[in-house]
Amino acid sequence: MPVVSAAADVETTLGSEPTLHDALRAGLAQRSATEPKGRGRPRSAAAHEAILAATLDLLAAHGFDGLTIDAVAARARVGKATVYRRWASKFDLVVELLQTVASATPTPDTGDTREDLRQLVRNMVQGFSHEQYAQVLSGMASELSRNDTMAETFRTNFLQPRRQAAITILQRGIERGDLRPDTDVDVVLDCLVAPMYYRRMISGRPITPELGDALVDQVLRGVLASPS
Amino acid sequence: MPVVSAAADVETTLGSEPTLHDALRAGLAQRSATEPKGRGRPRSAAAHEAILAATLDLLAAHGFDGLTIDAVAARARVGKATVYRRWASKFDLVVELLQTVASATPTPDTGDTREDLRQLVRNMVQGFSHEQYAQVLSGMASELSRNDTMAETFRTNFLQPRRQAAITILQRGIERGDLRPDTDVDVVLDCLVAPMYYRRMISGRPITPELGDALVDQVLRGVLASPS
DNA sequence: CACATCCGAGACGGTTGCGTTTCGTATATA
DNA sequence: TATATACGAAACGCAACCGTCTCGGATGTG
Repeated sequence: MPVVSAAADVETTLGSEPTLHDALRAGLAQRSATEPKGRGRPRSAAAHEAILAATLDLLAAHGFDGLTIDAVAARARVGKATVYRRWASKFDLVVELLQTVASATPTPDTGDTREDLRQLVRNMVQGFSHEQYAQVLSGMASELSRNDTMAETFRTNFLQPRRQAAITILQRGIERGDLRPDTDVDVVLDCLVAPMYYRRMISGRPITPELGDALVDQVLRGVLASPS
Repeated sequence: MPVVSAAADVETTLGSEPTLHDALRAGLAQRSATEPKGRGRPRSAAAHEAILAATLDLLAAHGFDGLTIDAVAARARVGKATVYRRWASKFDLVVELLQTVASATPTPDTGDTREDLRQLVRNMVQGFSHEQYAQVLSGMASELSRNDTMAETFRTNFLQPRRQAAITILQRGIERGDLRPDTDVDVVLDCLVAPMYYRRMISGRPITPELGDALVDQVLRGVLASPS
């Protein structure tokens, strides 16, 4: 393989959806405050970002198992030592990536429960329509069920904020009288959210905005011909 | 590592739930008809089964990526040549495993749609409560989103039969007048099935029989306070 | 019995990734 | 300016797996 185009095979997402890279840059800007200020040459922020960006691309392309430090360093045009100086393992590297890239989710509040849920689910649909976003999630799945620390990190940094937004909407709906007071929030949440993961990772069926609206409608009114 | 206990680290499921191994044996018995009957020593059926059984254990323990032919041969107490004589790659090996182990799902038919769905979902809950079953699914997730042929095989042999059973129940319910005629079968199906995959592979929340019943109830009647 | 094929075991060379180390150079502080 | 640290690049020895091949022996068919 020619050295020049070593990174070319990963460019499947070239120029289409930079979303996760944007989130990465934003996350880095936010936590840039912590500078220890030692004596010699300071660590390069550019290298730091390049490494995380390369990790993101390769994680999406090859999954967690397929991710290698060699490839990360090569893609980031950085020496391996520069990677190991900051992270002890690819595990630590991915953990920091997740923490940096996971952004807070806004909680819709339109006054109408159905509309709030629609916006929430549409946001998720949009996320899953970004190839890289969906690929990262799929690529992490095996690892989550095998590595408790990774699962914990993923759930705390990524899942929990999104989950909280949904819970807030549902509880508001209950208080407001839109939803039945005996609503099982956990189950409703699963019905709204799980199908998108399922389609992406298991069944392969399409994830469209129409699916999002259909899920909300389905969850709200059920399918009984004569509701009891 | 001592040679004697080379397989000891995989024995997490020891003595608890032999279900998938049973299904494997049953599947092998079913398709044992095809014997080409050549001239020299015939291939050992025992070795064949031992290899598939070892593949199953290691796939559950380490995922598709972590599966190696070396380990399969060692665990099956078989020479590597014996593996390669039958399968060209670990891909082919796993494909045959899936085809052999995927059993047909019975379609409940009690006359009551709610009860049919309950039984269907309870069956799935029971499946997911077998550690090995759930681990195999998780371990395949990354591969499914990256390998179209594997995804195709998995969906045809494993997913489709189960999906068909659920569709049958829902359509019977519609014809019978239990369910609304405009019921979106795909969406209902996702709401019933996806949460179990999601809990197992993503959120880590528990999968209990109560969850199964709650899902059916939720899907049937929705959560609106005043159904339109 | 002769022969073909398979058996388990393991050696083989090749490749990949690991984590460390060395090189000459660049960039900060004191 | 002297010193300390980081930089990119690449070589190192090590280990795991790959897929092939060889070995002596086992087990069928004709």
